[in-house]
Amino acid sequence: MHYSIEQLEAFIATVELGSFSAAARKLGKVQSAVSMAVQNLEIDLAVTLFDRNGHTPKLTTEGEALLYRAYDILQSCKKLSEYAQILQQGAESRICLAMDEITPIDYIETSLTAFAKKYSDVEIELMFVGLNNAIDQLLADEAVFAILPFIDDIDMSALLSKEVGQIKFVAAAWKEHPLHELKEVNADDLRHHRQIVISGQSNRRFRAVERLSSQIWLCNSHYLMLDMLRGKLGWGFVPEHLLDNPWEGRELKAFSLGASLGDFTIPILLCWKKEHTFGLAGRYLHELLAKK
Amino acid sequence: MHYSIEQLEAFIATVELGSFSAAARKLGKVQSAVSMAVQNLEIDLAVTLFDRNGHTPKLTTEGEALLYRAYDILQSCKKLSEYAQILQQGAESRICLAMDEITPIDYIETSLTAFAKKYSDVEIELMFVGLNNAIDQLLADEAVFAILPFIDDIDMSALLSKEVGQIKFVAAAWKEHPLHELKEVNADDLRHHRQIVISGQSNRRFRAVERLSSQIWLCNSHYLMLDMLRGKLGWGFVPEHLLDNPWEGRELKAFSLGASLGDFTIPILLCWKKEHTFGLAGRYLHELLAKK
DNA sequence: AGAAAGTATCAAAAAAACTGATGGACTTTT
DNA sequence: AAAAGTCCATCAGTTTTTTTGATACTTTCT
Repeated sequence: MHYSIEQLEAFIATVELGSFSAAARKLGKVQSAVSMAVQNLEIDLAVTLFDRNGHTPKLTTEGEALLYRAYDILQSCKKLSEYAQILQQGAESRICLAMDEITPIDYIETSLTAFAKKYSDVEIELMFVGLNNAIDQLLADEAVFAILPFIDDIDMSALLSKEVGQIKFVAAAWKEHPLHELKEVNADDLRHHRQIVISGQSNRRFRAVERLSSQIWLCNSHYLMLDMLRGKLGWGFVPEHLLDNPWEGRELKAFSLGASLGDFTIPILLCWKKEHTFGLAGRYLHELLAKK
Repeated sequence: MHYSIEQLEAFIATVELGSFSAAARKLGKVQSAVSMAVQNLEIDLAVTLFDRNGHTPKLTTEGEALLYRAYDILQSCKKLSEYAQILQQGAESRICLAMDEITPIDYIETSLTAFAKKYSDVEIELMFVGLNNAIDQLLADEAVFAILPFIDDIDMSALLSKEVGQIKFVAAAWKEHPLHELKEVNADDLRHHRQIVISGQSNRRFRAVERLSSQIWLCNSHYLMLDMLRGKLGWGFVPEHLLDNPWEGRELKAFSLGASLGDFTIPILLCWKKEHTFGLAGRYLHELLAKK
């Protein structure tokens, strides 16, 4: 494999323009340079690319077969250069996002689509993590963005953040839960049925309002919690958007809460490290994510 | 875009082997040549590929991002050379097969699979054609192989052929056709119901036995014929393998013919032009197709 | 027939790549 | 701790490759 990219360029230009002379003009070279380049390519590939009997070179069937592959290589080379340029301009080659598993993917979908359009070469690594691990990922430099519901016991001293949405939590249980028979569910009603609560290390996750029942079971993941609710183990506050998921008929249903109680919402934050300096792509993605 | 394939090779070898010296040994060059090549590549891409502070060069994140693409290009270049070599050895770049629409695809499936393994770069063009067009394609050099049922009025003087299988024709009609009520269908029974017959230009397609009924409708394609049968327009001789195709419940069914009548079979021929000189790939495909 | 545009080829010039040597830095061995 | 072994960047000189510009010939168009 001795041939060069310039030889491939000469080959392609000749095919596209129909003559060595025209190709030479396009490439800013002399006719003989192009002619030679193609000849050398032919020697290297040991294939006759053009039939030179006529006035202008005519692509042989072998040449045609090789043309598309040569073209592909050239395109790849151009892409490599472009990508290098983007990197050189200060774009990162990969951006890691840590998302709390609770966050609806919708929050980033459109941002990522838009991002992919402009920086299709920059890799995106998406991590769904439980509890406040998203912040940990950020602090450990495993991710540069975190998207997670706001929890009051987070240490935000090293971070900056922006609210990008809200998650509405509703009290829900399996369809046949006795509380569903009530026209209106109040705090006292909830107190007498087992509640499933998310519990992190701190045990103070989310607002105090969350612990309502006198009988509490704990788990450490929202998805686990959903499973427990489906398993008819109790009721719990769950993100509203997770209720929609059909699950083989084992559907969950929100209670109609009384006025005194009501559902509650928690802000979703986009967080990043104060000290982190973003590249081009990072700034663009930041802009997209924060637009919400 | 000024960089060369050799520079990419130097880059990749350095990454793979961990040092410029080792890469140089592998590439059969001097250390400084590799070092320079990589430096020039870095200048060209305007990206620092290696961190040279340590004892051995360490790939930067930018370098890593570009590595895979560079590797891809190199692979493509190698494939180009290989393909060129195959062409140079006398393989054709594309092989066209004309198949009569009636031929079951099974007849060539395994051959093509085997062929693809050995000559994955050689394009296959498959043409399904009606009536005896397969031969026409062959004579017009639009195809180098034809696979078709034998018809006695074909002029085979310029062709060679080999029988590669048989097609069994059965008399069939839609499921509720009155003849299905008979325990045994005989020539006289068939005569009194409308028959659908394939008709080419010559009107003598297939054996004389085919025209049985006194009431004949003609069509020029087997698939059209199937549609007519499904449309309850008559009965006809159809290739057995086409009966299996389920068609939204509008299924066809073969008659149980009496002993005097019986189904008939027609050989399937692989044909090619006497004068055509095959390349490497063509000979191999010929071998595979004729093995049946 | 003549002008215009194309091609292959060649020697000379320019550019690029390679070589081999050198000094300095880091690792491993002694 | 010193010595030996690797590794790297750099550089001047050499080799190789590419480009150039000129030339002679062919085809196409008018």
